[in-house]
Amino acid sequence: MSEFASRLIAWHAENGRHDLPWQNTQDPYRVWLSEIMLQQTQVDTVIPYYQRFLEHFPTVTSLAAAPLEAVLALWTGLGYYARARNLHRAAQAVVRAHDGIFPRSAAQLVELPGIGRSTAAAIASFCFGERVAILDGNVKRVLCRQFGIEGFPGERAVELRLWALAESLLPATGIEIYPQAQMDLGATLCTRSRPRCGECPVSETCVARRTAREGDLPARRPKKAVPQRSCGVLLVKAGGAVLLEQRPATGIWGGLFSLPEMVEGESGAQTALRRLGIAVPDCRELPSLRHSFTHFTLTLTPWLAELPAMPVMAHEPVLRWVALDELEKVGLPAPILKILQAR
DNA sequence: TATCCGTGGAA
DNA sequence: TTTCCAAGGAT
Repeated sequence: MSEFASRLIAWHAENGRHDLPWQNTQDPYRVWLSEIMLQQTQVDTVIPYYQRFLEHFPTVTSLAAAPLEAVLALWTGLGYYARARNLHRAAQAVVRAHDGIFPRSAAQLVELPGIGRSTAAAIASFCFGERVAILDGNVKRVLCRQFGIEGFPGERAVELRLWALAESLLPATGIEIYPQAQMDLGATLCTRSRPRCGECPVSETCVARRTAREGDLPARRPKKAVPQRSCGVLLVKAGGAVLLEQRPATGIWGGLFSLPEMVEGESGAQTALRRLGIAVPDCRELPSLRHSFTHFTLTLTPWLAELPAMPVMAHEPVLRWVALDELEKVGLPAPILKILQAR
């Protein structure tokens, strides 16, 4: 076994995290759900979502039987909604193709939608003891520092090298613990800023530590300009309900309900109302809000139209009146929910 | 293969 | 306020 792996496993016994909600179980459903929610998402953010999701869908069978809408509703605010759509599809695949029993190998798990190489390895090693390597953000950071790997880990060549390195370090025994030990080291000691090298079990062999480059490894993502976009949205209210429009199944906020979009301005609002088949009342502009995505910044300007009564509308599958006290039943983008909760 | 896909925490 | 990016995967 590599000295690196054995030191991490020994360190983990006393210093690892042992009480996260998805730990102390080998139920592949729970481990899978946690791994999906934790993709690109911080632990503290995931915890309440994970617990609420399990209360609604305690088993893969119950998840598979649920409407996608209910799944997206529980994902509101968590982001990367393709994860929820893939989660739902994968649950149905497990029920249909595997009789509701999760496949036990990483090779089979990776065939399920939303499960990539690292997530498959995490489930297979945690739940079934398969000797396969994970490579998440924590592991990348730890390996880049420990072995002095240059280059941005998002680059293909660097990532391939990291996968090979991660596999070469796998222990012969303790595979159920080793992935967790790596992640715990990255999350609690070998952090992005101000790593606590004084407490690290592998600091003596760490290239970054020896060369005082803890702050330079792993290499930063190359900078890119963030485009600015702006968009007007209609806030049509009648009684205690608001008119929502379901977004296309793919793309940003795919499958979520949002406020109908419009070109900005007073006349744009009235054009949009006519498109929706609503007699045009007075509209008034509300304060804009800015929302930051990873790859662009969006300025949303809501326009409020209050109707005396809910109009009877032509059959429009993507339009829906939703009571303001029932918003939790549909999936909503975070900034849209913010607008709706403000009034 | 580079880009797309959310949100909020931390510094 | 701005910058960076976190238990990544799909296309």
